[in-house]
Amino acid sequence: MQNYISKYMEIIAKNGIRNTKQKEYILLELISSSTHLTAEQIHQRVKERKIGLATIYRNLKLFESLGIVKEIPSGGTSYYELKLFARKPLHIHFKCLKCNCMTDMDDSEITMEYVRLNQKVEKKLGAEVMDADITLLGICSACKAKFK
Amino acid sequence: MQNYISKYMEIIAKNGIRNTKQKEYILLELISSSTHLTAEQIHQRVKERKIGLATIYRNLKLFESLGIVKEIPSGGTSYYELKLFARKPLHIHFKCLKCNCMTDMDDSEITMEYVRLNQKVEKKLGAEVMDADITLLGICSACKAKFK
DNA sequence: CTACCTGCAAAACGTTTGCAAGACG
DNA sequence: CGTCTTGCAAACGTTTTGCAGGTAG
Repeated sequence: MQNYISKYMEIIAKNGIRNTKQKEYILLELISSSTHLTAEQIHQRVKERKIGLATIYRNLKLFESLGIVKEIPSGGTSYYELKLFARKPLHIHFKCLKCNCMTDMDDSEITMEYVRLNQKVEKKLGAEVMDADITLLGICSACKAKFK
Repeated sequence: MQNYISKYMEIIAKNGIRNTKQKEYILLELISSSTHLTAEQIHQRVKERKIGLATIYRNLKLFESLGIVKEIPSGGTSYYELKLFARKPLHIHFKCLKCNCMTDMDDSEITMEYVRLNQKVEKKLGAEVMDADITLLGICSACKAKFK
């Protein structure tokens, strides 16, 4: 965990960008969260440490330009997930229609199927496909239990 | 084409909602367009007939609740596509990073692969998966030619 | 007729930007 | 120290809402 942070900080330093505690706090929230977070959700979790929402947006955008973070737009807002050092370089997102939480679909068979799909598309269009946003919409297990 | 409009109007009437020329114009634009449209793009195409932007948003939301239209959020705005009577009930979107146009990926092999993916997920999670947003990002053929 | 629908303008929402003060290296 | 980064507030673009007038059934 602390290990990850130092790797991210190294990348940041290597690009001539200053390491600040604000950047560290944001990255820590993304590392420790089991779900993907919106800028507002990150703000809720760090605002007691007097960090402005604008700083969070600025750094998320910065992290994205460095390839550290990926933005996932969904339903009027964006969720952010770590891209570098993530176990799953390409994967499928699952968004709950009840609680709006955004998580990864963790299933090797499904990811395999997705990789096949991506290969087909890349073969078909050449190098033109740069990225993919795949989000499945439904009810998460926590909400399923809650509303039963 | 006129055939489609009457089918949509029938659904609208069946739900106790009034058929207006504003609703018809919006649906006609969605039917005749080769790409998926934003609310603003629809407004550009019908505003000479004195239709307010708010009416377009209101009706798109209404159409969505009736299952006629699907919203595809991408990059700060939303695109809308017809869902009912569409040739492709489940398909993949392609968004061009140069011109921001949003189209359907029209390839039976790829769609097949997607259906397989969906089946795997549904089998895994049961009936919890209600919908999927799949958008591939890249450069469309028109832009590819233009910038070469 | 009456309830629903519309246009307009104002408000709300998420995100970005300008600027002076602060902190990293 | 110089310059990059921050917090705050204002600005921005998209979407929603309140309200008075208009229109479908």
